[in-house]
Amino acid sequence: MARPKFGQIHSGPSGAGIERGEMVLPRAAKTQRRTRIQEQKEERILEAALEVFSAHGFRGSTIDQIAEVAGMSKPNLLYYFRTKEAMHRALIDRVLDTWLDPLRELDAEGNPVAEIRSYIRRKLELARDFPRESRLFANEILQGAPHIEDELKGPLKQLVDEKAEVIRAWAKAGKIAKCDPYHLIFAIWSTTQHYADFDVQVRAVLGQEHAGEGRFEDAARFLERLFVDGLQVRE
Amino acid sequence: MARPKFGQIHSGPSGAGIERGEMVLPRAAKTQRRTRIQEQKEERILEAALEVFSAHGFRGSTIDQIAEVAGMSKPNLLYYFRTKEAMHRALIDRVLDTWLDPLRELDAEGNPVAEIRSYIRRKLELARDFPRESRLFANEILQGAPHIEDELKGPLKQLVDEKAEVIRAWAKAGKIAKCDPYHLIFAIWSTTQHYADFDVQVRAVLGQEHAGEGRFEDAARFLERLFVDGLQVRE
DNA sequence: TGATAATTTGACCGGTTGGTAAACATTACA
DNA sequence: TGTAATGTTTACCAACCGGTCAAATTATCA
Repeated sequence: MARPKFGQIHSGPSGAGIERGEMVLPRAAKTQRRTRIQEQKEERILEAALEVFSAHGFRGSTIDQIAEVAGMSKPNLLYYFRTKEAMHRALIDRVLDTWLDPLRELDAEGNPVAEIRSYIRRKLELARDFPRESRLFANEILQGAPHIEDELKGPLKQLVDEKAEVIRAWAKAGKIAKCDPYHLIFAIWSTTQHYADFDVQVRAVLGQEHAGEGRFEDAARFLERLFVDGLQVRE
Repeated sequence: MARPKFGQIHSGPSGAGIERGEMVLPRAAKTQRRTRIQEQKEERILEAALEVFSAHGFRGSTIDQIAEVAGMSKPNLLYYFRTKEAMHRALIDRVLDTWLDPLRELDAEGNPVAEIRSYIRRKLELARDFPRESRLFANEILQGAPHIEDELKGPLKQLVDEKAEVIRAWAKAGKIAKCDPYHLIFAIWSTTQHYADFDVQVRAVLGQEHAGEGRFEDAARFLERLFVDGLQVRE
């Protein structure tokens, strides 16, 4: 009994030596390393949480819903994540990185038009293959980003600043048309994510006949052409 | 006593002869026409509801919040709108029309490039001047449009189909580049609404120095150029 | 195997939320 | 002015929701 055990005793944010980073771990982890069962369960919970949060937003989701989707009892979820917010937080942290990967890959040394073209394609593939992740962010930002303000002003802004500089350099070198790089990035974000975030509207407008995945092909063709032609230098 | 009065008696959706259309009206409206006080109060409520719903989504909003913003008591709100959903519904119905106005104004007889250019500008002005309305829709659609599916598949699709045909005709006549008109419309929607719906992100990325309204000017310049150059016929 | 730690569950709790009941106040109008 | 219709408020309720507790069950390993 060198330490008091802190099994279920965590009623309050000041848990006597419990550090912020450990919060995600189950409370009774004396062994320090995560067992296989922990990883599996946390995985299942986060998968379920993604399903629910992305569809209803943070406040619109209940722990019971997540528990049902995960096939576990509510207290069992709360054994792995102490609060609803901890689940959401873990989800955002995990997703943010992969969500920004396409922008990271924008290569200053590559051919500018080809780089932008494949950036668009990668973003569109993300929207097609991971719409829930996209909607998770959209929900969050739409409601004022109450949980991720720091990430936006920190790492996100930093990355965008960096890549904006790359684009500005391309423009200055005459390789693409002069344009505001920030608004170019916004335009690529919005047009591509639109197909994930506003999927219901897109489907409704396109109608039954375009119910398949063909709309992503059409969108890719249209967007690549729009941005390439719109940015090409002429005269 | 020809009719039973139905003051507060509406516990249940089958209100003995109460028609769908009347639901929005206060329950005791025997006079059929709306008094000035009714109009004023409903106006105040909808204004408050817009403020709250657009910021937190439907499930994230509470009647108490709306009541506080409106400066009324909760039961008083429920005197004018029988349920939270009725408020939301009335709000959507009212906003949908004005939100689609810019697209309606797209004139088949006008100069194609000029028409598209001013469509973009009008949409951007809407995003700047009515961001709450934009976010209200965004919230709704993001969460699967549970309340407005019919409007999307009906009036909205109809309008878009009509205008898509106009754009297609322009392309066929060689006045603009050949492109998928539906995805063009999606692209204009998404890029412009982005500045309302993702305002927090835009501000975070642009940083303090662009805190003013100047970003809308920059966006207008960028988008007009992007679409005009991207759609111009060349060769 | 047996003891200890890790996991799971049913019952429960306090606060919130959508909505109601009924009394009270005000307005419109004959 | 009187009275019926309209508008407003206080008190309240049942369902829901995030989270806790204690007890039960299962995995781990000396």
